[in-house]
Amino acid sequence: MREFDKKLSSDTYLKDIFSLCREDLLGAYLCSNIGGKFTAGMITEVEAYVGSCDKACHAYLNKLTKRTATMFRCGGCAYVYFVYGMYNQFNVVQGPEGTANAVLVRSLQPLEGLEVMQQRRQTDKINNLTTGPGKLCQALGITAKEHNGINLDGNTLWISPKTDNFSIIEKTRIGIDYAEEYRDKLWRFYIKGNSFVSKY
DNA sequence: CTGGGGATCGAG
DNA sequence: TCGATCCCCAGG
Repeated sequence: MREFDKKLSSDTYLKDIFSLCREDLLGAYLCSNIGGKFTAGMITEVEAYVGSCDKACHAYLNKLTKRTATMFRCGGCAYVYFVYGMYNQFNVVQGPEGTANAVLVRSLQPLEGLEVMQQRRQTDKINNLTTGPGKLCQALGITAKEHNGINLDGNTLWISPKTDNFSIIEKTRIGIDYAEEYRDKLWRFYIKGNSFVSKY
């Protein structure tokens, strides 16, 4: 079993959001210790959301609401929210306190705790466990109610640095057709050639 | 492709 | 208060 004890340092989350996506989050290992079960997967796909200008971001124009408040916190905590009546979405908060940026984790390659993931997801298909933002939250046991705002340097939910080398593809983000000119930004990053990506 | 499902937030 | 909308998923 690979070591997942090492965590990204807290200042990593203060790097600019695109460097954070490309250099630190892609290929890193998202780990959870929830409900007494350890699960982990390699991050294969992320999207950047920028509160100050980005029409696809909940916190567009730095709009502070009850929901977006988490994004304004200091980088290094989790922004988890509930959507579509049944799914959760896990984001990594980036930047200093007062800015509202987040990186949505869209897909993982499952590595540890496969049986737990299969049980939580009610499927035995490995490539259907964590290939989507709603799916990976379910597989890792992440919920908005319990995990929104928790710090990623704790022992519940954390990110362990990458160990592999790979090429990165940059594409438009998914599901944001309403975002006008920000629809065309290449703010979605995924690992080239990895089959555990939500959508090519 | 279709439509379920519940929180959100701004309009009224 | 109400209801259009939403960074999705399972099923057919």
